Amino acid sequence: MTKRKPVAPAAPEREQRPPVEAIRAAAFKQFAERGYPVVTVRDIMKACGLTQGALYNHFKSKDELLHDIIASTQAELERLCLQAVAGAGDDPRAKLAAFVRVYVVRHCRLRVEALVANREIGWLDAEHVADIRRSRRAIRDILVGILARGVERGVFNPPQLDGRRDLKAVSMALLDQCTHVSMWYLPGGRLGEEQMAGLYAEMALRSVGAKTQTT
Amino acid sequence: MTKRKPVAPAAPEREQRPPVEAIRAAAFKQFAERGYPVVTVRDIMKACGLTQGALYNHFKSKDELLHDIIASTQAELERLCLQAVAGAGDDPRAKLAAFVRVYVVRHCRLRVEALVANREIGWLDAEHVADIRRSRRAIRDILVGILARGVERGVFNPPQLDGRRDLKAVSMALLDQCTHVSMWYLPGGRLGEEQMAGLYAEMALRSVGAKTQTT
DNA sequence: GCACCAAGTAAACGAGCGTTCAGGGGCTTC
DNA sequence: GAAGCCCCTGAACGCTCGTTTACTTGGTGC
Repeated sequence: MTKRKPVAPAAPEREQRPPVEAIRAAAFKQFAERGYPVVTVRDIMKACGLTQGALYNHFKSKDELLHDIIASTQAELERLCLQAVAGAGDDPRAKLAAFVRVYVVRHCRLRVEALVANREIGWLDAEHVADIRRSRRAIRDILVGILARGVERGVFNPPQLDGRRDLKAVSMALLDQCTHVSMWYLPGGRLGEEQMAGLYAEMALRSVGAKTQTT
Repeated sequence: MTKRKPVAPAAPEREQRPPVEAIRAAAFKQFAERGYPVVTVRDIMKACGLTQGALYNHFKSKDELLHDIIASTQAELERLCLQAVAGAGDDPRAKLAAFVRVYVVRHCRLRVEALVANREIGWLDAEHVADIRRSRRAIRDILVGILARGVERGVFNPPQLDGRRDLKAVSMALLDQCTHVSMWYLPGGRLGEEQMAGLYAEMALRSVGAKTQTT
């Protein structure tokens, strides 16, 4: 993981990981462990066996590298959520469960990536950050949509206060809960990813007052 | 917590905020807005109308300043939680509701402080961070205790998987949910602090399968 | 009046940052 | 074998950081 091939790769038959991918991976790991502002360009490149200057053959700046990493993670998450919901039939309860399961499994499995995407977003400049926030809102709105449909059909009964419901607040609460699994979940513990997903799906269904069904 | 009044307070009639408090407040604000590593000592001191060097009359280092801030916030939170639970009678449902209400109200009202305490902890060095983590575990264990008592008495029925319960995981899920209100709640919105607290308490009770009662 | 001392200033320190750039190897293409 | 292109190196740039230092100030106790 330190020095790789300082001068010449000598082009062996088996493909080495291209440098741009090595940089992405090294940056991911270090941002996750220590945080964007304290990880230096020198750190990242040393981990790839390159020198600092080489970064700028692949990325315009350190900021662009971070955005590249976060944006790809976020886009993949959005894609997975949409896919899970679309493939879960018509019942809002099934849709909600599928959404939560996918979301939690993803945040257990790709803890590092999730952690970076959620913690380091603040270091991006304005235009880069807007891009990410749009995707987050989109994911929240998927959830709001599911809840709204469930309320319409009478299978959900989320808490109301003063006779008013706030599906956005409920959605944010559920998402916060699921997102931050990545902050403390450790693989190999008592509960596996799938069990965590099951636990969270059950809690979500209960929270929104889902009428029991033969799931 | 550092130097207070070593010889004489000089006691003028109208109290000015002592500089050490002004520094704390300015640091709080700026850490919250921009994050510990990018806020400079110069920034903090300029906000107090002082020069950089003056910081070191009150704190040993920038790191110690952060720890001072986080530790006092965290200690106050722990105290509030204990007090809320102790004053909520004997029913685990009432205890859980009281805990969540206090926790959520606190995280709505002191968003800035909560945000710093939760986001910037990673910049502390090892011994400082251990101190904070102990307090967090203590808070989690209050919650675990409430749930355990509730299960014993048959008033809670948290989700189980493969016949096993994991009260720690459930507690972490509830805490994550409540903690991160501070990341998006804005005062003056549709829901006030008390209403948020009510919403979250209701969701928590539902999540753990509380038997309905005449609250 | 005078020594004392906390608390402030202003300048300087060395280190480390992100970024740039001239130079130079090893490909591929003629 | 010459040309052109990637991609790298290694030194340097200008800047800012946290911290230290020497010095000044103003209130207090004897």
